[in-house]
Amino acid sequence: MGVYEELQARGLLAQLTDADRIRDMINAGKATFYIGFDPTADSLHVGHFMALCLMKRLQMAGNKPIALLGGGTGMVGDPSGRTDSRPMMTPEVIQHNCDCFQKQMSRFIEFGEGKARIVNNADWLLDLNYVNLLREVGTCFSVNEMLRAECYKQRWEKGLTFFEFNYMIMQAYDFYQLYQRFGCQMEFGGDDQWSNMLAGRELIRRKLGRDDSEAMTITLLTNSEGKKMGKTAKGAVWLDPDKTSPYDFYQYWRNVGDADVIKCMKLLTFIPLEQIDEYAKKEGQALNSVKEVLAYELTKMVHGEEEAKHAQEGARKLFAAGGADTEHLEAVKLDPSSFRDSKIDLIGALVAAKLVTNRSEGRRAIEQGGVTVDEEKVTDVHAVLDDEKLKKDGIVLRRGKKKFAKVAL
RNA sequence: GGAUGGCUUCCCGAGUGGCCAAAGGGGACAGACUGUAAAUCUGCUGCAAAUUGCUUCGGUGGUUCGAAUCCACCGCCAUCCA
Repeated sequence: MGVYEELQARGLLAQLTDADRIRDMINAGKATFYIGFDPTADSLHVGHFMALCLMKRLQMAGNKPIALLGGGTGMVGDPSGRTDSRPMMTPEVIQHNCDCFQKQMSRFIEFGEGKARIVNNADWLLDLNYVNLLREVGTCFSVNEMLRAECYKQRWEKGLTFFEFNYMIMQAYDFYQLYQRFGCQMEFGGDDQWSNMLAGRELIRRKLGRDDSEAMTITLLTNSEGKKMGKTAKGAVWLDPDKTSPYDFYQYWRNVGDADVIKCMKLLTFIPLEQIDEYAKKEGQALNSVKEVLAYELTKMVHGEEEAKHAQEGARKLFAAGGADTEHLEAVKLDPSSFRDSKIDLIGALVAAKLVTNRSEGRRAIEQGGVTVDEEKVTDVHAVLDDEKLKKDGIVLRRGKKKFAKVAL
């Protein structure tokens, strides 16, 4: 089975310009391809992770990856599939984000001589001359055609500025540049990039008269309800341990819906397909063990084996053994002087332990029976914690089922 | 440049002088049921020293005993005309 067939069997492939040609090239390990990453934040997220895995899979098959950092395109921001415009970022922030991306990517992909290459489109986009660009590539794009592109549909209602409208041209220009500089014939990316990728292919055809560039997109990670995965109410699931802790990262995957476990495993992990087929036979409660495997594998890939073990052990203790590992829980030191009359009241302690964001929320949690103090449910909002106990062993506060904290003096 | 419509709480969206911390829905959070899942049901969702007080409806100023609501100016967005 070639890498192409593997990708196909995992359900990664979405749209391809010329499936036969792409298959032959990547299976033979002869392709030089690129994937672009716009530095929209100071950490990669799960969507990027899928793209990195694609890179890795193809690299293992002998192909040459180019990771393109969008130092130039990030100055504009891709409007594809969005309903609102992105906030504009300062050049400093973009540079910082690029640095963060590069660092994180290096954990997955080997860069260097004869290996993968990393480039930044700021190198050729920022110095472009407006009028020259218009003459050089502006003539190759039909506005009519661009407007028909699927990726702008969602912006139709809210409006689109000329500024953002140009994004497609910049990305097309990237492909054109990489084609010439590195003989890069293929652009891969998320399925939302399809229009942009086709534009690049078109530019190469028109400017260079070459018909041998290809584009391929991979499926966006969606759950069984069609919603994008990798997002929580608090935002994206980040790969940076400081933004999403390894434990939270683990928990995210441990808690995926039943219908999504196998899909995630196929799309995100390197677990062999035969093995996944075995897991797929499980149903109902037995799926929990499969979810553990998924969560462990992903945490291991992103944060390393140590962290994955920690996360798994912590989670098992918390849920399976019926109680948190409160022994080793690090206590939050309370400062009595920041409390009224130096009395440590429960609400204040909840806030200090960051189990709630403000006192109102703490009050609500208590009223609704969601708070326990050393495993005893407390419903009195005026409850005060025992000083002696705080000084001695500390007190374990629990909010809801999954959130714990220990407080002490 | 002209005309019209709009900007409300995390999001969508109702509210056209007091009964408004602001309907309804979504999301989030908590409880019940469970498998750390899903579905369902219940509660809850501005802040606080909490039968009360304080701050909020794009911004600034004004009218009024009283303004999300009326007026003026400014900003932003959309649609149509040029």
